[in-house]
Amino acid sequence: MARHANVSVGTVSRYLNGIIIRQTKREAIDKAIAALHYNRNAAAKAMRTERTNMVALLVPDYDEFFAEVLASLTRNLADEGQVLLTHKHEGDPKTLAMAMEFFQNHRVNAVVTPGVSEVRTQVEALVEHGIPVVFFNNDVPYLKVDRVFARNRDISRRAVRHLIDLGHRRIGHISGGMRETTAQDRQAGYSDALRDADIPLNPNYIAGASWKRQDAYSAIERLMQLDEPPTAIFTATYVLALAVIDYFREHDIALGKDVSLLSFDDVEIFRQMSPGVTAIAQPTTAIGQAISEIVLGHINGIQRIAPRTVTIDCSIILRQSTRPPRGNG
Amino acid sequence: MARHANVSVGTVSRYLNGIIIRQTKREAIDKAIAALHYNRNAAAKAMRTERTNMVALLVPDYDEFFAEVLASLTRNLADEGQVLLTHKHEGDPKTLAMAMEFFQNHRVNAVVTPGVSEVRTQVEALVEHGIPVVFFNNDVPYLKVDRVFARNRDISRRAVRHLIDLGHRRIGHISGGMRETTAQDRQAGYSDALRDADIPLNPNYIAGASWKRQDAYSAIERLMQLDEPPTAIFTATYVLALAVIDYFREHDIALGKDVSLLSFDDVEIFRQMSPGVTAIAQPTTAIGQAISEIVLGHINGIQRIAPRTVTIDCSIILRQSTRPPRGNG
DNA sequence: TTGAAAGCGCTAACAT
DNA sequence: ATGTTAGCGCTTTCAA
Repeated sequence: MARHANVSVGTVSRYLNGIIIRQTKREAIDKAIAALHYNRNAAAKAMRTERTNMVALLVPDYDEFFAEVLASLTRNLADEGQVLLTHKHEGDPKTLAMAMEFFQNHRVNAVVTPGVSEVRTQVEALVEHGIPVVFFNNDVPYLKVDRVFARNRDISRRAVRHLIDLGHRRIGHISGGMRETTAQDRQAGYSDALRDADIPLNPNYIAGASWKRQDAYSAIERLMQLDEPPTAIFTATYVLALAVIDYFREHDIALGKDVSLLSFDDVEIFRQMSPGVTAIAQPTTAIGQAISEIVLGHINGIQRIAPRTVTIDCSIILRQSTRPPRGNG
Repeated sequence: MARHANVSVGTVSRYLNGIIIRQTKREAIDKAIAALHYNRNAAAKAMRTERTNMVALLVPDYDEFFAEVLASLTRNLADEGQVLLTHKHEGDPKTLAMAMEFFQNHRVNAVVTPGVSEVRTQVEALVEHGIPVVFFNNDVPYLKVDRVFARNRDISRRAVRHLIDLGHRRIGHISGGMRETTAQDRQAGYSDALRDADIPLNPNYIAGASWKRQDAYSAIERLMQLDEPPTAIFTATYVLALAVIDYFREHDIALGKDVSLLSFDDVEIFRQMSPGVTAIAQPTTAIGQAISEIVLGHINGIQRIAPRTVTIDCSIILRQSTRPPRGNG
């Protein structure tokens, strides 16, 4: 291709990389590019330069939270010439491990992922090879990675306090998978609030321990069949709340009126329903921005070696699913 | 690294590629890998072999339809050792064009994307360079690509016929962006059904022409302020239906009872609402599977040169949002 | 089965 | 500003 334009390969390379060259050569190269349908080989370039302009994002699925963080991240990285490559692993550690190896082999500039304890080794390998890793949403401790998290525990505590302020005393919690800090922290916030209000913690009011919708359905079923069922429910994520809503509808329990519901994660459907569902909103844009700042810091060499943890505040969006308990209003 | 194991680089390469070598060498190499934290360079490998095991998927966003197709595709490709790299471009042709160039430079095995007329040139470039392109969801004609589409027109016709069968005569249509075949076909199906039933086509009953929620809100507003407002609405996608539902709620119009609603795309929220929304379900799993079959066909060299178009049937999920018109039931 | 060596397409250092 | 050349890490001949 350099031959076709009658110039040296070096000149072509320079031109392609934006270095100024003589007008005549420029035109010759342009013509050769068009004639030969020339197309740069990214692999060769990456091999030579050891830089790829790729950032990997690993998610279990594209639920609303991840999709929103992803959107924010894509935009912020694109501004700096980085391409975000997303890979979905459906929560399967094997697939995830393979994806991590894949991205390591491809020398991406960074890997962004919720912490997953099963792939500790792979994360360590990445870090060892100088590929920065950023955890968000869920943590796995003792790894030398950067972290961006919502203040899960604090906002959960405030959310449950809101229920207590409305007059609720029997408050149920449907928790997420308790191997994950996200679920642990949200449950801890629940406990904090009860303790703050001197309400004894009743283990029977805690159920679920899974992120799956059908497990949440069994959980709410059990809670509502107690002799003294809860008058309010706090769920650790929106999918669990959907199961609760299912159950309420099927058993003619009026949302808000009969039993209050407050959920983590503010999603479209909560706005759309009537009554609307009171929810904890994670600022997904801010989370995406924080992640991209860390990533870009690493890429531009500004980032200090010591891992950084960014914690982000959430807010509570009040809707009609939280009201004072029956016979108290 | 070959030095550390006291074997030649060729042997190492062979071993890494699964060719049988002597036991002693194998152990030596294993030890060297561990000691040096050896990590294969995918770029070098790709450069040499001209094959990458990567398939690119380009989407404007992760709405429920795309997310489901994506899930199916990821699984099917993973079974064959292909990694799906997803990139979201938010409908911006510039970002999309850049992404296409990026993936072309990286020599992905295939590019899967809804057809977008603004990037014709880039698609042609991909095809010219032997990278197969698969369109789904939306078409751009006259390009030498494979195609997987839902039978949009036919199912839309059947959907609107369902409304007619219930007794509706004044049926409104909120269309999608009319530059896209998806929107055109759905509107054509709407017209077909009216013609079948000898109902004159009233252009005033067609509104929208945009995929945006706020445009659909204006559209339904206009339709309902007509002297003879429609008694049933057919929307070209679920986002538009959400705007209709908004409008109905704000104006105390009872969904199904006062005005019927039927939407393209069967999403979670339609199942969850009460009354549920009658919807056209695209078989996303089948779509993903059809795409992956075509892609794998190309990769394994089975695919014939002539582009193939696969058309997939949809079904209508009946719920309570479609009922006979008032004073007719 | 293995070692030696060539070469994939590119960039960067060096020389001019 | 430009030509020349080495070499990135890998696979794949060719010989042995």
